[in-house]
Amino acid sequence: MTDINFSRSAAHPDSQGAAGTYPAPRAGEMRWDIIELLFFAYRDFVGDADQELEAFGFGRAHHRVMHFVYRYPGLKVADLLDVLRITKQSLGRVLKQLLDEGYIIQKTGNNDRRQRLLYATAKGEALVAKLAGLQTDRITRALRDINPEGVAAISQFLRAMIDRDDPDKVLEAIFGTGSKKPRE
Amino acid sequence: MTDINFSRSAAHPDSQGAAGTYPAPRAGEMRWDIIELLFFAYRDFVGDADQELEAFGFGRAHHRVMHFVYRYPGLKVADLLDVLRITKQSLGRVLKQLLDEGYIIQKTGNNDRRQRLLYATAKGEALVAKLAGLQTDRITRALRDINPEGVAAISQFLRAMIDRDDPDKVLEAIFGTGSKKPRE
DNA sequence: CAAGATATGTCAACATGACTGACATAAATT
DNA sequence: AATTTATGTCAGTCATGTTGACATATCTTG
Repeated sequence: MTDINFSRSAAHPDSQGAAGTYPAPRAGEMRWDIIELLFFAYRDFVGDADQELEAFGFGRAHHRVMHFVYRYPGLKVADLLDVLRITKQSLGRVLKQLLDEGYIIQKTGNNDRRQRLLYATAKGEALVAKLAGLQTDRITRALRDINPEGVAAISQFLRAMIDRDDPDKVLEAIFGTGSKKPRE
Repeated sequence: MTDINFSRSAAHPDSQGAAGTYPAPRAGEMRWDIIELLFFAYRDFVGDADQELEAFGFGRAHHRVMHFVYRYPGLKVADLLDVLRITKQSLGRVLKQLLDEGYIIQKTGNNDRRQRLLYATAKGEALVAKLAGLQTDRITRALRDINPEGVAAISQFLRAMIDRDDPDKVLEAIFGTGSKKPRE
């Protein structure tokens, strides 16, 4: 009654009207498996944090900002924009809330006094730690039965999935092409 | 000048005021590496499709709907809601557009005439194939230098990241706990 | 020093894709 | 006949993204 029709048959006959007018689908080559596993894995991975964030009146945008500010103390606003790939205006709203509510503080740059360097407060650190704890628990569980070679393959795969043209400061740190390292 | 302060030092002194009033951060146990790799990998993975979708005047929501309708022909509206974890109203808007523009067709259920079974048209299939092609290219590139054991570990890891309580019909198909299989 | 470039902040208007709550219809179940 | 289920839709709201314009402070350059 509530079954999906999972048959391997082609789409409904009515949907075949224009068949042949589009490029060959090369369906056999598609990595449907990885595509769908990434969708579900990421959905549940971020879902962990979403529940907690509600209690704070925050959303995913706040989490992303807090995370990178905590991890890379002294991050500039411009660097954050590169990492998150959003506009100044979008970041502004979220950042203002985090500043107002005391999760982040700004410090004027030493060399360049135009810069506002961002740091997590103790309150901000606690939030990041809580959320990272939930996500780490899920990751640890998922890695439990995988040997070191397997874990290395996972790490290599995820790295290779990331665009390397024009890497931002955080990516340089992650890939070790910069000389500096993230916190912890 | 445009450098992040990547120092390992603690957060800015002003941020330490309330230290000790929050749970111990257990920072050493955190899988910062995987957390951040997942963020960047998924960002760039979905970014592939985003560009193409703009040309069609569609967004990510349309992609997700098209993908699962193509992959699981005859999917019901209710099943789609389970998979995407959005509300009927949210899905309604996107689905209506895809129906109106001829990417998807509905067919009244045989056993239960209340159901509207969903199928991709040839036009819809072409769109899904195009987007899956881009994502498959990225995945294939990322897997190029990884041996079969490594690929197995990646698959196992992604599966283990997914919540298994109350799995929807699509997840049952992916995990093989249902008897039916997806298309292709 | 004056001029221009840069880093940041902010205003207004708008789009997308989520949400809640309420209600309608047709069809199946009890 | 009454109830439940599957779907569709209306109205309003919210979070988070967008563009374009403009202001201010500060650094760099001619």
